[in-house]
Amino acid sequence: MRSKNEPGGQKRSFIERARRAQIIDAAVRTIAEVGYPNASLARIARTAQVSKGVISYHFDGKDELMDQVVISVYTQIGEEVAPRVLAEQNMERALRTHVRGVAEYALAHRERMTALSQIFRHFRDAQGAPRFDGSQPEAIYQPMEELYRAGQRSGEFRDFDVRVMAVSQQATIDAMFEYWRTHPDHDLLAHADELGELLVRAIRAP
Amino acid sequence: MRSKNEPGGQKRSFIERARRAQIIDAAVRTIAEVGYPNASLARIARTAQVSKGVISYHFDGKDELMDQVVISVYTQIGEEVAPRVLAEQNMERALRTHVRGVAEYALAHRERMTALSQIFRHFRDAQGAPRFDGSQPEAIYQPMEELYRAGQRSGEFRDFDVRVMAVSQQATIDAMFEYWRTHPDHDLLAHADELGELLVRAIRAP
DNA sequence: TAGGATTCTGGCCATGCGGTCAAAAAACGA
DNA sequence: TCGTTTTTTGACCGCATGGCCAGAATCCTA
Repeated sequence: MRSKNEPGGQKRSFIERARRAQIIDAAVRTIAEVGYPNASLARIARTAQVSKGVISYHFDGKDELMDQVVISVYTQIGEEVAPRVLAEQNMERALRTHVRGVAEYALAHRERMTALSQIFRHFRDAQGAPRFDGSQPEAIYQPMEELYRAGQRSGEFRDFDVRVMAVSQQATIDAMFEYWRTHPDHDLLAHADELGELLVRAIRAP
Repeated sequence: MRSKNEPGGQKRSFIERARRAQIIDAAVRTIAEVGYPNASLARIARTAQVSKGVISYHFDGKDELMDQVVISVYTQIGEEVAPRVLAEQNMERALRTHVRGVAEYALAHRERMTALSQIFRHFRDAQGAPRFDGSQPEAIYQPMEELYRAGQRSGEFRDFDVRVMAVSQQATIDAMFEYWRTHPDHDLLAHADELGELLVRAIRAP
């Protein structure tokens, strides 16, 4: 049982890394299919075609598995979208590209985005505080706030409260995916472009 | 056991209406305190200082209880906020007043707003579809879309997609309360005013 | 190939859930 | 007052959950 994520990180065996990846993938597909509240360990294990104990063996518990799912998907989104955002010449285009980029990612990896969205919405600690939402504000809002501030410095954006804007933007993007999930025929890219327009107008100078 | 909400609505006895109100209130307080996922019938019953069977006796089940909580809070919000919104002379002010109004309601009835917000976020049917979110779009988005269209007709608002805007506005308001719930020292009214500014700028002409 | 380390299985545990029920209690009406 | 109806209780049901573990299977290396 080497799966403790302790600082003294032992390297994982090949088979262990493969199993973890397989289980994470099964978790993604299960959550996307039946929703977070119905995605029990037993159901995830069945999707992965392994015994339930395997999950407990490779992960510290359901919480760590969910953490890994989020990290996995979030990292992939960052790798696909961040370069495009950074390549833009001005902050307004960067903002639009960000929204457009995550929507395109969602179209290409529907299950992964659905799972991420579900975990964000439902995964709470025992006290009911969200595990990934605003509770560690820095982690999730800081990149966006950096972008806003850059735009404010350059004069492209007016002087607005970056925290309120970051919370709002995150919420509108989440809502876009939730709406898309419950209305699969909804035109996601059109929604994304329209949302980009809304967001830009909300904050651009003057 | 007269609590069936059948069309042939028998009138409820005084004591039954009182008990239902008491239980709804206990549900509100329990959800606000421990979050929707931890608000079991047993816990709500303990809060109400009645036996668990009483809830089953007066309500068809947990779902009906949640429905009643939503109806109760939602109705009250409507009564307090709608008149103020309708009294405004133009659509831009109406929009700001709406956001400001619900924030003021939340400050005055923190537990009720928290409970409503929690139910919106977590209450799903067995298929994972939200019970109050966008699934019955008309119910929740239509009033807002009406307001948008009125503003578009009057020329105050530009030509934007009212559905995208309605989904986004609802999401930003929910996020405001969720952020406030996890950051109790957050200045809710300032957030509301700032959000009003964002929303107005997003859609006003040209 | 032998033997230790790693991985997997399948059943088991305690817990909590929503819901039900017979019987007790309370309220009501004649 | 007494019989009926309404309401409440507390135990109980079946089920699902996350987690645990002894033993079996497999893998790896000496």
